[in-house]
Amino acid sequence: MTDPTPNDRQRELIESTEGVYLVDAGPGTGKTFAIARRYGRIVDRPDVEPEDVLLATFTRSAATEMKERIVDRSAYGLRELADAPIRTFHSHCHDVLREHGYAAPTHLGLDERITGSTRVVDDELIESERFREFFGGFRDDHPEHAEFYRVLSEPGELLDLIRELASKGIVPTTDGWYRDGEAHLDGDFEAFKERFDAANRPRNDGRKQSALREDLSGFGRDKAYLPDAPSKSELRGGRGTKRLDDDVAGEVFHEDREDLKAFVHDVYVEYVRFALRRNYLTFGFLQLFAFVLLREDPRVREAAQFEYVMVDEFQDTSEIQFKLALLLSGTDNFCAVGDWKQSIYSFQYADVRNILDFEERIEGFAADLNDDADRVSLAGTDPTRIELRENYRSTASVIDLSERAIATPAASGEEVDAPLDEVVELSSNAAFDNTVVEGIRHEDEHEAVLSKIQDIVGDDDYAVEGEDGEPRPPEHGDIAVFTRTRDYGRELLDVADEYGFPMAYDGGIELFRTDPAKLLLAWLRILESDADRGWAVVLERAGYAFDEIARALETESYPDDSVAFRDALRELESVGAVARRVLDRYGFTGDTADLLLHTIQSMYDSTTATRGELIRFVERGVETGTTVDLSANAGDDAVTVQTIHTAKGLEYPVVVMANMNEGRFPPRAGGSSVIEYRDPVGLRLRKRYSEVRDYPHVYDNWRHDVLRRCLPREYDEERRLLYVAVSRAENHVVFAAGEEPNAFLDALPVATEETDASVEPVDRGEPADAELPFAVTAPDGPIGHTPHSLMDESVFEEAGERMETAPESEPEPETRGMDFGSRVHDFAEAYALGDDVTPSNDHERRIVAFLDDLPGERHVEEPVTLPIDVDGRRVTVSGIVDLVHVTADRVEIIDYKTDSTRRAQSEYRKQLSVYYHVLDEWFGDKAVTASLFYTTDGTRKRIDPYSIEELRALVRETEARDD
DNA sequence: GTTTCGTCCTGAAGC
DNA sequence: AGGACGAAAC
Repeated sequence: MTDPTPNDRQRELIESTEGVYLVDAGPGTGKTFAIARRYGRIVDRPDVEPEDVLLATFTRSAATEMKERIVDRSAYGLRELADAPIRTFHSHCHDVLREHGYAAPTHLGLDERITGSTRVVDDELIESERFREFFGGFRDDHPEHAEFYRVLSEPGELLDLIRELASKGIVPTTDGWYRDGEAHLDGDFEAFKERFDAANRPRNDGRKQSALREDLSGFGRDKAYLPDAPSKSELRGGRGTKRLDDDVAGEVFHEDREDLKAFVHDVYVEYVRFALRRNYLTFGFLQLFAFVLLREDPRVREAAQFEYVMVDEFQDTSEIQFKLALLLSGTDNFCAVGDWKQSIYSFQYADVRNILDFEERIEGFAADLNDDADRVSLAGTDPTRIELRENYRSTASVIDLSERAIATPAASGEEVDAPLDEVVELSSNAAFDNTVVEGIRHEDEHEAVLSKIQDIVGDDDYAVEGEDGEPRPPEHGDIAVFTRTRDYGRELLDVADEYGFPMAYDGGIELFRTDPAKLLLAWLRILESDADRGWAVVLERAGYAFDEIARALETESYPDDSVAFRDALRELESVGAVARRVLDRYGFTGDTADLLLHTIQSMYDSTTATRGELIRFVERGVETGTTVDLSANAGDDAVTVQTIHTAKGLEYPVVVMANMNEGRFPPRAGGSSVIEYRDPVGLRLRKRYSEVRDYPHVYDNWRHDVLRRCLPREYDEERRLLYVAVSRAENHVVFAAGEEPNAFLDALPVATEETDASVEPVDRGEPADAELPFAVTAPDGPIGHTPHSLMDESVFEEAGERMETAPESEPEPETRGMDFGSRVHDFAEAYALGDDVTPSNDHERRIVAFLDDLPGERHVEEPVTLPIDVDGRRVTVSGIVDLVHVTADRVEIIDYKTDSTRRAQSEYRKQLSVYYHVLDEWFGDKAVTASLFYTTDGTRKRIDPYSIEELRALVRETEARDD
């Protein structure tokens, strides 16, 4: 694809080896080629060796590819480059620590050491488990932070926060914060004030209220604030007011956060200590210690610095990685190559500002690093920008489409401004431009996609570039389907499988959570011990209803043919053979089944695992959602399905961008944790714990509700994701949507048409035997069939509890811990329902006292009206209902919110509330969703639109329809 | 035209 | 839970 003779811009990059460069390398511009040539040019000099040049990448595969390309372009062979520092940031940090890191923790005041036996935990789920364990102990040792434990819903939130702080170089020491870390936690009022003012400017020449005031129109709705909060009208002023008071900025920003900082500090530093004592480091800590070490120890820094530093995919760097790269530069020969438009890894803490504000940041960071010593020699250098402008991949039409994509509003009314003048226009080098860009829409989206692909294959209107540069009709292998989510890809694959359609998934899949894996595990358990957890799954798969399964398990009487199958399996020698037979039985063919077989077999072959060990191996895979790489076989003529993230860096003649549906591109959540760090407001707490009249409460933090609305919340990353997807295409782009196309698709210059969804079944010679292995009897009971797979641990256990008697409420310690909300809820609900529950601790006695104290009836006698939604088998009751009990023949409203809470926000503060969490409880096959909200305020008013009688009728109707 | 109210909707990607 | 959007109220 790439011409071996560099174009002018590439040559500029290749030849400019001295000084600071920022290279804007858009898609298809031959970036890897140019970097490889540049590297070759540097190391081919007699006085420079590969160990003098750091080339940092983000993935191991990128590093490997880079090495291979360099071998093609330099005098060095692969063997000579084996140990060359062409590697990921993480592995380089690991190297630095291995060599010099022994005493790195002392710079934070820690006595622990990093030793040769310190391991890197590279599995995030294992890290979560360890953190959970750590936090349990921490909580016991630090009762002084109780107010924070009570508002956290789970420890994972804290781990996320720690990771985020680490990615920004905010590090605790034993007695405070490293360097200027605390200033970051406090935030920057001036910077915040600017954002506040921008958001608070009235629009339309003062005729229209500010965006901030409008955003706050729902202030306090469905929330409870502490009494110091202003009322909605105090905050916003009366009707006709155009903006908030200027004082509000200071009021919301300045808040006593000493306790919060102390809490986060203690958790953070103790967790670092815990990891070191357990002799492990996480990805985040690897970078953190390398950063501190390089900054503090001049001797190490000198030894570790390079003459030349190049960073690939610079748009994916985090703040600490930028700083690490600077610390590793012994000279000012620094080259960052990237494309801001392809920054789609913010969840890995990539900070797109590293590349957008490169000049400011490099200056600022270098000055920071040099605050009290000469550490990096990049300060004061003026970076040169190089823009690669020739695209060797796509037609002009595709390039044009991608540039429109990066400027397309993701929601109606969204204004795209940010850095669009930074888009470097690319020119196309394609041999011809016959590009088709179209949108298809059909409610059976999966079928529509497959059907469209069948039309495209072999059609000259969709010609692609052949080996000889001449147009030829497309084949399956020329086409890729991109999705945002793995789930969608799996669904599409399943549908493709039904039709025998040649389609292959590329990327990580949660192998052990697929149906084939679950069924295999079930049969292994049956073989091992006739386990209920095995039979339950097998019977459910066979179509038995929940209550029938319960009966079968109880009496241990199973369908004859299943018993026969089990006995046949028992005869088999190897686990591989068992797996094969099980997969055959259910007609599982194709890649997923193959991968499972392969994974099982290689595990069983390479070790001397027993069947029991294999079971635990698979169980662990289910629990942790272990992903296994499934790669599309390049030899097959099949359509590739992958997520946009895995597609980054690849190219295809025809790209189908699937799942362009409403709601698929939500704006980045404005922080969903209770404790969060945001620029420029620092560390913040969203909910706080307090007691009112001795009753436990969790309150929302009103300041936070205002603050967060001043911070940017844009669809930028989603737009970039779309850009990445479109720019993979060489010739044609097809967008596909189901019922309702999303705003992106609406706004793009793409004609979207209703298409048909008739897929031609493909006969591939091996018809899948999809018939059930034995007769299924319809369940006669109206309830009892759960749509969840019983494989789900929690569902299974819950089912067990339902089948037998309810578990005794076990005594628990006083209000403490993460599950506060749900425990309140569970107990309160049971008590309110009149179940025979006895309070077993102070906490529960409080709840009882509280409920007994409620004025009025707990069971509502008068007709109540409420909004409900009956959608298929699911009955959702929401809104004002707090607690309902739905059974097959009746619905009881136990308690409900008052209308006044919506209108009179100030009432909230007078109400005593045990308030929290969503109730999502299964009653037979009906899910009832409601939030729990008790009030001591006696006012209860009616709300439309359905009466309880109508609700009952609807429930009966749904049941009749289901039967 | 601007503001407020009411209802609907959905929940992520992978080093 | 909280954003988006359309309808109703000002």
